[in-house]
Amino acid sequence: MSKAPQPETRRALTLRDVSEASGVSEMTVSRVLRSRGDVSEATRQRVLEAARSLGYVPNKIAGALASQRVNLVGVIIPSLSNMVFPEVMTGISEVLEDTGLQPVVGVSNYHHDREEQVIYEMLSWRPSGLILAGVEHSEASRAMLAQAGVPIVEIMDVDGDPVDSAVGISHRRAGRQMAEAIIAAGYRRIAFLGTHMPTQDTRARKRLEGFEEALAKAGLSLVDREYYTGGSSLLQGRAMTEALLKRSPDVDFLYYSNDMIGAGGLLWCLDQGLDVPGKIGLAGFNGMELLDGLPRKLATMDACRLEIGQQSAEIVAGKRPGGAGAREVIELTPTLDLGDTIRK
Amino acid sequence: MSKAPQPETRRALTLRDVSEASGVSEMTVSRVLRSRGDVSEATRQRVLEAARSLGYVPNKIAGALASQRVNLVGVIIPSLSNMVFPEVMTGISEVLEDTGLQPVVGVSNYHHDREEQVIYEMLSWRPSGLILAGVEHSEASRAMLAQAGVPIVEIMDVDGDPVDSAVGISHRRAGRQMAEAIIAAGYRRIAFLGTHMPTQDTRARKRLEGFEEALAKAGLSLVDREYYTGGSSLLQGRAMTEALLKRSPDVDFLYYSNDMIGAGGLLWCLDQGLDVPGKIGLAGFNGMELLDGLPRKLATMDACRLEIGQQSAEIVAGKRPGGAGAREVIELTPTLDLGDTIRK
DNA sequence: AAGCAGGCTGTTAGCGCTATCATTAGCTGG
DNA sequence: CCAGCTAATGATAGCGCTAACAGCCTGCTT
Repeated sequence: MSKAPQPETRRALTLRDVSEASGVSEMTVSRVLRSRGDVSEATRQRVLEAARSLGYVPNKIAGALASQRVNLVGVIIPSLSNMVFPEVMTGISEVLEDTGLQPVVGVSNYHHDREEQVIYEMLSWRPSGLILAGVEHSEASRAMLAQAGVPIVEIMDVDGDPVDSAVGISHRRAGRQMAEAIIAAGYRRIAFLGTHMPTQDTRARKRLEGFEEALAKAGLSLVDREYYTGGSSLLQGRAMTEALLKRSPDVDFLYYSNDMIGAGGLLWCLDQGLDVPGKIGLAGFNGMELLDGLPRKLATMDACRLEIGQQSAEIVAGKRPGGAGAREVIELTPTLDLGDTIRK
Repeated sequence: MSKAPQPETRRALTLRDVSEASGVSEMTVSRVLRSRGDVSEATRQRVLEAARSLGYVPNKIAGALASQRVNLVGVIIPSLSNMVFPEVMTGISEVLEDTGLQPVVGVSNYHHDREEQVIYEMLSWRPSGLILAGVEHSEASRAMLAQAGVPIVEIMDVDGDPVDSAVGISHRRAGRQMAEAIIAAGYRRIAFLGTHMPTQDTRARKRLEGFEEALAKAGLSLVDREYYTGGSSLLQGRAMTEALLKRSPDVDFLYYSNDMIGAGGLLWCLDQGLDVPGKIGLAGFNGMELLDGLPRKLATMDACRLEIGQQSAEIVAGKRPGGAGAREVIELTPTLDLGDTIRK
């Protein structure tokens, strides 16, 4: 009754093959394989055995079409190499683990056009939900998301108008808070070093806006600024810092748009024998544990990445108090860490 | 319930809706949306307009089932936070970009059981191909892969017996080569610091094997070793290095299983005012550009990650000389960089 | 003894698309 | 003027699975 595993048989296996091999109907096989409905233990074993020996792998495409259910959650992030996102992913996976949902990652490379394509592509697989970074999207993207009919969670940032749910921090507030701490520590000639904003990271821009706002309130303004494009690295941070300090030697604080270039700047300052944090202070953003272990700990602000991942996954999985489909906007509070590079 | 800003149009759109809206058959709409077959320009425009105004997103599940074609490539990696893998992903995406194929990432967390589940899950979506890290897999995994009937590419490592194609380096050889360089530089009392092997990274183990092999050939053996579990970080590297050097102060070389802990070790040595590379040398593995910019450049070996990604994607996409389905095993040659931590 | 619940299994009808073939109209050339 | 094309469109039949319901037992009640 069971066919010998023919080496030449390249035909894809279907439920029917398992059904024939085990002498029950396709429906019963389907039930066994999904552990749904009542099946006698004897049949169960027989089916399982047949499926295993044939090496049958169910076809979820057909299953999803028939059941109108897809256990996939799309996650769209700007970049994998940013380090921030893997941690968010960890939080997401953790929560989805025991919900039967599977995250599927898409990368937008910080381009709205690309993001739009990825959203379209993802939605065309009819996932159970979508998690995506940022609240800024193209017109068409927003329209698709609004139409999708599944939970949409925008993460990282809550300064804006989410399509559905959102989990993140206020980057504007984060920038403001950092500026206040810097001013409180007595620094006055403050410079900014970071991503080239117009085209790149919107969240970094919001932080800078909040930062300048707070400076203005204290009657101050940025003494100098230095922008870069491309990836963040220690080397990049060194180079920018050197350039800026050559140009404006009297600066007493360097505010970086992320920890990686901040750490590069810190290393450069230490190399130069500058008095950190006495004569010059530094701060970054993100709380990257990865960088703990440098000669000094850079002042930074934690962006709550793990928690963002977890909460967004909970919303998508319908695990939040409100139940499935309840729209929520969750603002988390980042914690400021003065490290060793802001005087106390 | 989250309400779409639009009037209550909750029924999912199908081809039929577009067909009715544009007054042609579903088949013609399908043709327009996939740019396949002849359709008059006038009809084309009409259909496109209707689809756009309705906000129609095709259902790829149904499409895939009907056409028996899925434009997805599964990529299974052990971890997103390892830094190595994002770069591989970059190579893959780059090549897949203009093939109509889309990468889908799965994470195994360095567990064979978990990997098996992820493989099963991925295959159940009938992807056009699978790329996965390593050549060691569970029995069941290998069986599934062999049965899958699509290109399978095992990456990173070629020391083993691939199921189908493979692209990577020989970690054993890499370890050997590093040992030879270290011995040639005159170091003799060599210690190893790295991942706890039995359960973790197999490739690190192979490097260590090759390393010890070469030591043995020179009549040497490891003077001491220090293992850790968990994530790699600078701090971890510092702690391990301190522990090891306290225990074996006469060691003159530290071989780390990766650059991150190696860099931590380097920072610790510099803090202690040790003479690097005069009295003590250090080396890591991976060529992580990220870490360029530290006070000294750690000796390392590049693992050809970008190229591995590119070539594996080419195989899956059938872009290699042999055409689609041609089995290939490509061994790349890592380059040794002595940096500033091996004396010359 | 008829009735009935509940466990187990099978039958039927799609899910929303696309492959394939059929059909129609508009041309060509002998 | 009709066979013989091509271009444009439509009708039909699944793809492999699952929801929904229909049957058939067995054992137990009344």
